[in-house]
Amino acid sequence: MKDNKKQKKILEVAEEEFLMKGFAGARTVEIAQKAGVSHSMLHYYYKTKEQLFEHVMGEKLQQLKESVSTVFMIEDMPVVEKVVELVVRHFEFLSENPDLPRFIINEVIVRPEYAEMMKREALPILKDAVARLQRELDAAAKEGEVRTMDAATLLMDIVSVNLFSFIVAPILSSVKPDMDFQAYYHARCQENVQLILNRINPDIK
Amino acid sequence: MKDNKKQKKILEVAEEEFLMKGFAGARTVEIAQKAGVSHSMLHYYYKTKEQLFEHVMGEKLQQLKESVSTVFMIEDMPVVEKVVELVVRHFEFLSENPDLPRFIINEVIVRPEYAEMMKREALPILKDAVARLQRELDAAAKEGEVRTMDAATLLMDIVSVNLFSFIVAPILSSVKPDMDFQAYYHARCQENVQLILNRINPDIK
DNA sequence: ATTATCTATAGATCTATAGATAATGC
DNA sequence: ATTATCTATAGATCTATAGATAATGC
Repeated sequence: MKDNKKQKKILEVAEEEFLMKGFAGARTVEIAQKAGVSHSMLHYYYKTKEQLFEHVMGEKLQQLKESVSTVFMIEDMPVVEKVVELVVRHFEFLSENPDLPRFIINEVIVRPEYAEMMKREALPILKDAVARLQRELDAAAKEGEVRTMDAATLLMDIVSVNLFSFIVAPILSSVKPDMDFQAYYHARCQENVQLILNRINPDIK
Repeated sequence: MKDNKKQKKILEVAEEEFLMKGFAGARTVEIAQKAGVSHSMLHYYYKTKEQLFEHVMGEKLQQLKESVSTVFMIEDMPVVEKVVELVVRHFEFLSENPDLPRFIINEVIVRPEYAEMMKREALPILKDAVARLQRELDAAAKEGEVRTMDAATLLMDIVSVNLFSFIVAPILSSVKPDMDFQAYYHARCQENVQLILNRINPDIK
């Protein structure tokens, strides 16, 4: 029953290799070797390089989904607090996967077929989240707790504002090479929360 | 003497293919085919895929260098105006090569050996520009026309602020799908000029 | 007689599978 | 008897070159 340990290991190494070298640059032989298994094991578990890649991306999507969408499971939490949780969890996911945005943007441009897969997998999840959020926002808007808002726009704002912080980080560090990333991320997350709070606050603007 | 026409064509197609598919994903056979020559011609002119790639990047660097560093050749122009020209020309170069930053960032991460080449090629040019700019800035600072400034920092600011505008563009357009890129770029360029002007203005802050 | 071009193919590299063997779970 | 694992290798794909031929410039 140590079987899935090797399977997991392959997935782990594959993630590193794909992120580091891109889909085209990654080598299945090297992934197998670094995972400490014979090359055929990789195909035994994941059939093809393409499918292995899809598993890796599927896992990332799953992690994102779990960390973010469980917010909606929490009962008895005002929607404003839920939104804050959403921002923070999404930000934390990006902290743990700082290379992912760059990688995805690149693969989407370089391999349009992958963009299709991404849409197919990610859109339903997103639509579900939007629907849930919209319902809660509408209820809260009636009570005057938040401004009347389009949930899709709000989610887009959250994603943009967080992504932005990470895309900009390498540029900032090239200007200030001694920059403290830990402090930067911490401050940025707080600012982003504030920014989103202002956007739903019924009293401002 | 139509020879270098084909050579140029190969380079042109190679640029597209490398930018679209990355170094690892691009295929020399496909480049040759799209350029309308037999595959061996590619190796005849450029020896290896790696060297073809270096030619492509070298050409881009050359273009950047020409559009930017000729500013220093202009006589009788106050340094403040030269700085404005620098910002605008760098911005225009990026407008004509909007995919280049994403591509370079990716290749630098994915292929460290290329990062080395980039440093080797780009650093001397940069150092030269910094030295020239520093001399002019110092002279102008004595006359009170600009604040006392480190030329390297100023150049870094220009590059960052311009790059930023382009890295952010796709995010913005995902939030506002109907966004007018033309107008955005125009406005951004102006803002960046203003931002840099403020930074060298002796009277502000 | 140098330069440009092509066809054909060698040689390297990579993905994927076949087929044999060992380990595991009823 | 099903699942995991390995070795060996087929087959596909890609880069690079050899060798022949055509075009060009003295």
